[in-house]
Amino acid sequence: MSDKIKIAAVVGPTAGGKTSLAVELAKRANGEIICCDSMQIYKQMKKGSAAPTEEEKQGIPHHLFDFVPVDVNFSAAEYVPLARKTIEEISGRGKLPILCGGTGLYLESLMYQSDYSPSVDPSIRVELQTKEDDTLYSMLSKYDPESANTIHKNNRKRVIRALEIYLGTGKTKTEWDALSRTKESIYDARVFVLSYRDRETLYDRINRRVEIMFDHGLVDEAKSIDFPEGSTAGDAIGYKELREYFNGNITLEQAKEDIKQATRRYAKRQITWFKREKSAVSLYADEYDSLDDIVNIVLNCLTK
RNA sequence: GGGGGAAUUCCCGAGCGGCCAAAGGGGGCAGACUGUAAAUCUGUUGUCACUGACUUCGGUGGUCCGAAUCCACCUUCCCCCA
Repeated sequence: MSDKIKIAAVVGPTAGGKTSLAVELAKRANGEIICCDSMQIYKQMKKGSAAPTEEEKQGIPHHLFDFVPVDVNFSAAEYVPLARKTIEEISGRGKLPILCGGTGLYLESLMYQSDYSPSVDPSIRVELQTKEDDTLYSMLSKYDPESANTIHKNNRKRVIRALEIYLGTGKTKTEWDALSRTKESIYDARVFVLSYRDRETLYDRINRRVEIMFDHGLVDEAKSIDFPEGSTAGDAIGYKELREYFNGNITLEQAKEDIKQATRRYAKRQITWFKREKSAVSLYADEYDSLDDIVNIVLNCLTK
C-alpha cells in the first residue's frame, strides 16, 4: 500500500459513455466525481459540452463542473490546484475521488506536474503575436534550440509560448519542463480509458449525440451565450460552428454537419492522446454486454 | 430531332502528347502535445517483392517511339435550339 491518495479516472474519447460509467462506479465504490474536462467546467455551456444533467448525476456529488464564467481565462494551470484540493477533500471524507472527462492534458498535469513555470507578463505574448512565423522560429532556435527541435515551426502557438517563457523568466521552456515533471504519478491513480474498438460505432454515437444536442436546444443555448473575442470557451465545438451560422456564413444544416465532423476528429485526437498513458486500462464498450460488466472490471482493478 | 460541353485516383477538382501514380482542396488514417488543449501542429493517403515494378484517368478500338492528354465509335450526364 502506498501513502499516495488513491484516485480513479474515467477518460477517453467524447461520446464514449464516460459519464454513466463514472456515476455507476461512484455508486458502487463510494465515490464522488470531479470534472476533468476543459469545457464542462464552464457555466452555461451545458448542452454543447455534454455536461452531466441532474438526472444523470443520480445524486452523486459532482465537483468542478459548471463553475467558470465563459469570459474567464482558464487553463490547466488553474485547474490543477483546484482539482487537487477537491481530491484531498473527497479522500479526507473517506470517499474515492473519480476524475471524469476527456481532456488529457488536465489529467496528465494533475498526475505528473509538480510545478508550473511562473506566469509571464501578457504584453510579451501580444508583442510576439505581431511577428512572422519565420522570425519567431529563428528566435526560438537561438534562445532555446532544444524546444525549437521539438516544436514544429508552423506551430505558432507553441513557438510563442516557448518564447514567452524564455523572455519572461530568463529560463528556457526546456529547463522549466525538466523541473516540473515528476517521474511517478503524484497519486495512486487507476486510469480507465473508455472507448470503442470499432471506430464506426464511436462515430455513429457522436453523430447521434449531436442530433440529440440540437433536439435539446443547443442552438438556443449557444445564442444566449456572449463569448468574448478569442475566449477559450468560445473555441468549444458546437458553439464555434453555430456562431458561423448566426453570422449568416453557413446554413444551420451545414453547422450541424460541421459539428459532427469536428467532434469526430476531436475524438480521434483524444484516442491518440490517451495511448500515451501506458499504465491505463483500456476498456472497449463494444466488447462487453453491459455497463455492469465494465463496472465490475473497473472495481476489480481498483481493489488490486 | 439539331448544336455545344463534360466524364480523372474515397469526394471535389487541376492536368490537355513525354518531367503523371497524376497539382490543389476536402475527407480518411497515423502521430505530436507541460499555463489557449473541444485548442494548436505534423506526417500519410493506387498496389506490391516499395531508390524499382505493376495496374489506374467512363468503355472499346486506333494514331504515335510514347496518350489522362490526339482520332473514331459507344455509354452516361449537363446546357442551348426545336
